[in-house]
Amino acid sequence: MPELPEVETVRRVLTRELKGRTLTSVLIGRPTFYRRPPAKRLRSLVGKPLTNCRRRGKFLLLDFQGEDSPLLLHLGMSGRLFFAGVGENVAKQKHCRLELGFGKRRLRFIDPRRFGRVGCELPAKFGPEPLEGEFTPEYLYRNLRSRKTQVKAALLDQGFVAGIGNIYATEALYLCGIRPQRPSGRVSRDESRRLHRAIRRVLSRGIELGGSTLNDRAFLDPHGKDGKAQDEHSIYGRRHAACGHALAATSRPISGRTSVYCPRCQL
DNA sequence: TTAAATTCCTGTAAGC
DNA sequence: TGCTTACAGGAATTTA
Repeated sequence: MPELPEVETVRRVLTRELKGRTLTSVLIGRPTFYRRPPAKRLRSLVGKPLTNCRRRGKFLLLDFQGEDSPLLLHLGMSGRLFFAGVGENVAKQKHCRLELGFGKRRLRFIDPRRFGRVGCELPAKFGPEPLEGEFTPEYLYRNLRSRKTQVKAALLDQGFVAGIGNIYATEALYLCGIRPQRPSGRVSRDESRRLHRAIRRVLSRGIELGGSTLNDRAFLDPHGKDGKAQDEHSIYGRRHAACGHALAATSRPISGRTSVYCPRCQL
């Protein structure tokens, strides 16, 4: 599932391969996205150079010359961007929703589960980047205090902090010894500091390792390369946590996600 | 106003 | 072997 480290991995490849290149063609696949991509806007970008590729949370922002606002892409949960080989037929590509041509380079958006989006806008309430200065231990502490929800639900709320999904929330909570179902108001100042450090650690390590490629291989970079972050997961997708104890699952999902923890090490 | 539940979707895996 | 069912999850929308 693409979360911040996976999207950042994609962003880096796109920047390297496409920055400065001119968009030469747009093909919208069929069946299309659950939410229709803005065909008119996409076509209006043809002929314009891609000046920058940025990331905000789990969103990719493509800047084109002379455009006031970037084109936004969100990979949803099964979305992938990758480069098609020369001469590969787009019609034969399963689940291809969009193809952006940059001369001979063709970037395809493949999305079997159709949760991805193109040309959307950032949500009105959108939290700070967890790896940047605005996201401080104090910000984390104060906002956890003021909420009446479970700590993991807070971390998954993109309006609170941007870019964290189930994998990295699960990992960060394990590393700092907090149960996902703990009421967020009962996280102490000291624990907030530890949680803050754990979040930054799992996300930056995730980026260094090129993201997490799970068994379903839902995430691969645009060259089709696996990420390696899953090899260092302490708890997510494992039968036993790194501490050796058997995992427990919360009785109910949290924010719709299955939630596991170590009942011995997480309080 | 905030939080929880529901909805959108389909490939995969488990169970009979 | 072949069918059915449950499950995975990001975020918008709806309900409480």
